[in-house]
Amino acid sequence: MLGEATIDWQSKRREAARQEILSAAWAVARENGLAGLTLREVAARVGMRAPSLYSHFASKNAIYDAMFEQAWSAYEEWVATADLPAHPRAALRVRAHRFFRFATADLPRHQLMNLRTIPGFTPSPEGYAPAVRVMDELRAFLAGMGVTDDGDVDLYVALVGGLVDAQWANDPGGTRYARLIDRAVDMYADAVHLPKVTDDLEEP
Amino acid sequence: MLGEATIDWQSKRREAARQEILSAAWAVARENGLAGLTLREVAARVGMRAPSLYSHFASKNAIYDAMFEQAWSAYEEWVATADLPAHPRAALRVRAHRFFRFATADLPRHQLMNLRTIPGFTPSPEGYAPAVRVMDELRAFLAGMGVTDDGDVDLYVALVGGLVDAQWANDPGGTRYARLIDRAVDMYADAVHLPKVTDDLEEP
DNA sequence: GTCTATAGTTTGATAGAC
DNA sequence: GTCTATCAAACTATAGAC
Repeated sequence: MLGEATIDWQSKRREAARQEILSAAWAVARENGLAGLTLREVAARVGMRAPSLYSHFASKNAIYDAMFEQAWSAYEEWVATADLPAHPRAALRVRAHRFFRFATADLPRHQLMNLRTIPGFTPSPEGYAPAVRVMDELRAFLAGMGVTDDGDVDLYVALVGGLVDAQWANDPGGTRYARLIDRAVDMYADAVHLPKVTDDLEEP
Repeated sequence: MLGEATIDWQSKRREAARQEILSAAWAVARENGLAGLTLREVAARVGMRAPSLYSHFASKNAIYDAMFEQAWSAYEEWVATADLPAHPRAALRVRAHRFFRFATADLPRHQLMNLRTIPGFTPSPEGYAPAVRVMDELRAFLAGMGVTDDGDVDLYVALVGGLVDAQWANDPGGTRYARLIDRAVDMYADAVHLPKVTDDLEEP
């Protein structure tokens, strides 16, 4: 009776191989650009030949897809591990900093997650799932502080995303736009009428 | 004595050929993506073979460079042709709409101008010149309405750019973020203390 | 200035032995 | 599951005839 155990062991090996390939793919993307990813290069880094990758991924785009899912899952986790201050404005600041830091830490990852850099690539529904979860969670988070209007949610997304893209475009590796996060969040908080930090949260 | 006239005629032909090639390059980029640009395809559209392009451009990146310059020059002109309302807030709105409309009209153009989509490509100083002029003009424009702080200028750039990128990422071809421009500009105007529209501009 | 010819790579993907 | 071998195609760029 070793059938089940063998299957389990095999599927673990398979999963480990997949992860190793994806890890190599990230490294290649970071060095040669997201569009500069090649199967040969990825395979070489895991001690394989290019055709062997097809035992683990159906195509090059399937690798992009897995990377997309991985990136959004990583962000989901990164957001979840933040412990947020009780005050809405302060919490919003922390979240904005979290997103900014994640999105400015890795250009190909940011391009894959948020920009349309690869001409043919569109994420599959499964690959897209974590991104949807993140957006749902953000909506719930903002609703928790009284921001329920869809336009207000979109405005927050655009505002923080704009800081990220401006950072990459005009000062990559610097802090020129990172320094504006608090100012931007406060501006937004005023616009959607979040209570000031000096206000008492318990009393109306 | 036909030397000068001949030279003039020849240089005009040359310039016309360059423009035709660039025009074809834009068409290819729009169809196959910015990174999907190929010399063969561009050449075919102007009735040439790929090697003939090297009589007009030194390399593929030289074509990207000319496109970059052309895009920013086109935006420079597009901004200049706007006639702006006298009131600062209204003028700022019009400018934001102008940028948004330009940047959401053509994805490869936007990617070339504002994102780092092509792994190896960096614009030359000459290609970059119109972009610098545009930023200088924006700074002067904002200074004219009392916004002189560098951070405030950067915040405006990030805010409007963020709406553009969110539009491309989450609702390409739609109006979901276009509808937020006025709200965003007003939010910004409040933050930098521009006078309200109802205020009298002549009196302090 | 445009052509043919071609060099010299590189690519994603498949077939079939082991 | 990984390999070798290979395909079919595409790429940028150069050389040299016309």
